[in-house]
Amino acid sequence: MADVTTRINPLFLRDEELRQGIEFLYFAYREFTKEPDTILFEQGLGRAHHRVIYFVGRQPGISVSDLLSTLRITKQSLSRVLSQLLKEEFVHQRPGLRDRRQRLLELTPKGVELERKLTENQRKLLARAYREAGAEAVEGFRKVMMNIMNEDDRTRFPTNTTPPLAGWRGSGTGAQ
Amino acid sequence: MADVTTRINPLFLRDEELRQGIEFLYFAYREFTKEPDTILFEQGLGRAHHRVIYFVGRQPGISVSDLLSTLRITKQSLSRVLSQLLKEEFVHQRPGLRDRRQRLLELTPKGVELERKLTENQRKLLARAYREAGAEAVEGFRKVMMNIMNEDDRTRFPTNTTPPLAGWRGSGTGAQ
DNA sequence: TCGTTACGTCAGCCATGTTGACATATTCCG
DNA sequence: CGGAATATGTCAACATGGCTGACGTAACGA
Repeated sequence: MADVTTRINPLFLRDEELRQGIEFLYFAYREFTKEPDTILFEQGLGRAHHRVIYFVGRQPGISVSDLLSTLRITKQSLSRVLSQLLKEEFVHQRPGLRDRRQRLLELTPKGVELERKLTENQRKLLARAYREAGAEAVEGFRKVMMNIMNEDDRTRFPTNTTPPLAGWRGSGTGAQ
Repeated sequence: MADVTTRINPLFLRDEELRQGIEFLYFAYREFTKEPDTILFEQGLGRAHHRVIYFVGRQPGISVSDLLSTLRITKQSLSRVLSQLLKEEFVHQRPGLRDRRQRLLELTPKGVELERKLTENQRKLLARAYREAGAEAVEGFRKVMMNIMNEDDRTRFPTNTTPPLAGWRGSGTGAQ
């Protein structure tokens, strides 16, 4: 009996630990979107515009359908924000070369400027968090986040079975 | 020249690393809310109801104003979801003992049941992610998430200045 | 030529956030 | 005691950003 009550109860710890994890996601995400939301509001834009600007900036020349499957929203939802971004010249579109049905998207200079402003904010927040947590913690953060993610989304990131830094610190034969 | 191009450019790495972090937050949060949203939809409820149910379950007897400052939404927004939860008997309220203006909130059995169902899902997802990432990674995840969070929100969690695992791996003199 | 694909658009609905104004009950303070 | 402050609730209106359904056009490809 003393085993369970006076020593720390592993089941209780587990529940508490997991609940804290749930709250981490909620509170961190809220903080993460706070400042960008303010900047966007000043421009008459919303969080949905941010996502489009972010992923177009991340992958210039992305097609509408690729953007749709990245965002996992309907084309009608995208249309609303995208047409505003086109009209206000944050984003520019050009027909695809091989497939002229496609509309390939890229940021205009104005769009690049806004993207930089928005993302810089989140980069700074993350950079500070990474710095204060330390390199080892960041590696752990990566691992956990990758595992929370959907498998499909996970493939967006370089597989770490062969880390990009392989060889830097003489990591063996490089097999696999 | 070769210094910058043939070796890996640390500035590029940094930007890429931070952008990946941004995407981790986005994709992980999306996955995290996916299943609960489905369950809620079947009940005619939404994500906002989940938050209320979660925090009332987490802190039974919480007052409306405490709930408001946890959620950081307006009382009008809360009112809409809370009154539905009261009407449909997921949540019960009773006047405060010391201050009879207060309405203290707690889950009904029906509410407990739904909370369990919703949270169990997220707990399982997190538990799997934690397990696959390993204990050390989880500690890193904690550290990074705590640092991303707002300072006010951070105080909701037990201060880790004296970590529960200190001494386990002979972590030095314990200075700082 | 004809079916499929990529993209766009109109219309309407729903959830959830916001502001502003106002009401009621209770508490606290001078 | 009486009035200010506090805790809570409610009505109304608006914005954002999801959704479904329906329909149209241009280009590709067998």
